[in-house]
Amino acid sequence: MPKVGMKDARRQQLIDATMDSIAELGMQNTTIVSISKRAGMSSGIISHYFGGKQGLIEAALRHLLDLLGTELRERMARTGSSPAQRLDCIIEANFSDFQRSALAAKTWLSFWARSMHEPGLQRLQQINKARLYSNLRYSFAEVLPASQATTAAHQAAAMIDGFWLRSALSQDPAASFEASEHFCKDFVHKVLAGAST
Amino acid sequence: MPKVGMKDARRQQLIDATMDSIAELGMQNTTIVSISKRAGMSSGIISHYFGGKQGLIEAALRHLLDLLGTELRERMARTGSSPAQRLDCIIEANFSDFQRSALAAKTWLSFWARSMHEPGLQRLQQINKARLYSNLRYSFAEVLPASQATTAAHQAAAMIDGFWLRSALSQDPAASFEASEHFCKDFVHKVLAGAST
DNA sequence: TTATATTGATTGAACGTTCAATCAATAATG
DNA sequence: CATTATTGATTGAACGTTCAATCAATATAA
Repeated sequence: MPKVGMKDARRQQLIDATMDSIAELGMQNTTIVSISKRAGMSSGIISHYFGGKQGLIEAALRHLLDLLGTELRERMARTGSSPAQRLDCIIEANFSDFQRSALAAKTWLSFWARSMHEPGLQRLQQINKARLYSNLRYSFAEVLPASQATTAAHQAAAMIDGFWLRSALSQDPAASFEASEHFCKDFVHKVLAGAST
Repeated sequence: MPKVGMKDARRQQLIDATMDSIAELGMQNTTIVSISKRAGMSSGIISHYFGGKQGLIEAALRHLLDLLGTELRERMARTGSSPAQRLDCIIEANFSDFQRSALAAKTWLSFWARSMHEPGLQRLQQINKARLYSNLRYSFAEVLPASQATTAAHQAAAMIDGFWLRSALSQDPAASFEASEHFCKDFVHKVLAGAST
């Protein structure tokens, strides 16, 4: 029999190559050839492992969401339990080195746009959107009354997404992400400070 | 001679048809046939008036930016001159009926994603991004010290874009836009209230 | 007014290109 | 040897662009 355990390795290589291609060429110009070439494999392999280009695209998004979720979980385990610490942690996870890489940023934005017209991707985005809000809401609610926590969580979630979008499109993404993280924390801290007055 | 004055009318019809098609099918599935069919014209007319599909896409984005700019200017002329009034006005313009329509929202997001890999579109987006920040910054600076005004303007701009993005992808865009406008104003008002303490 | 000439807006078929998917052939493994 | 993994040439559909032909609207002439 052929080498065993290749399946997962090949799938991961193809997913990485997909993000490389999207980051470099854009979703528009990413083809099964541009992906398979980057992965050092042939075009036919994509249908073999993912059933087709569409399946690979969805798997790549799922992988990005997994990374984001894992990043958050690991950081949360390492941080303190105060609302301020946990909120900082959520922000940091959303602006972590990986997330702020041009590769992830461009891939992410491409998925966002495409998810408008593809139910499979849309469902994944909705889950992620809800997760960010829910995490923020939980920590705010430990300090603020319910309605204020809801407002703050919505505002913080939108601010994170907005900064993220603006940074991804920025001329200097690295510097922009850096500043964004600071601005988001500033907002959260002011909201928490206002709670005790 | 052929009917005169058709040029501008036809161009506008094609731009409208382009946004219809992008809203319905997505940028991905928008073709010169899907556009020209919606405009009730033949496929060749696009090259005749815009030099090609790419030219039409850019013209459509320029049109969206014009509408947003005009909307803002007209509202500004009608509103008071206090910073609070002007900031509210900026928010309202960004969440106006036209902007919040599914058609504009989906078209806008498609342009955002595409602009990452097309310099022509990217330039237009940068100008628009800078305009929103600059308008916000100007009004905040009338009440806040420079560095605080800068922070508030960045935060407000990101919040507007973020809410806009989340609403466009929402299951119920109309309700989401409505709430977003409220949340943005709430943020701005709290920032201004904090200035007098 | 009537008839003819002129204009350029508009059409749609043809063309070359690109792409995702397929599959017969081959390589590699146990 | 038997089995599976992998290749890459091939296919057919879909796309944007082009352009000769058509047509309606106007200008001009008689």
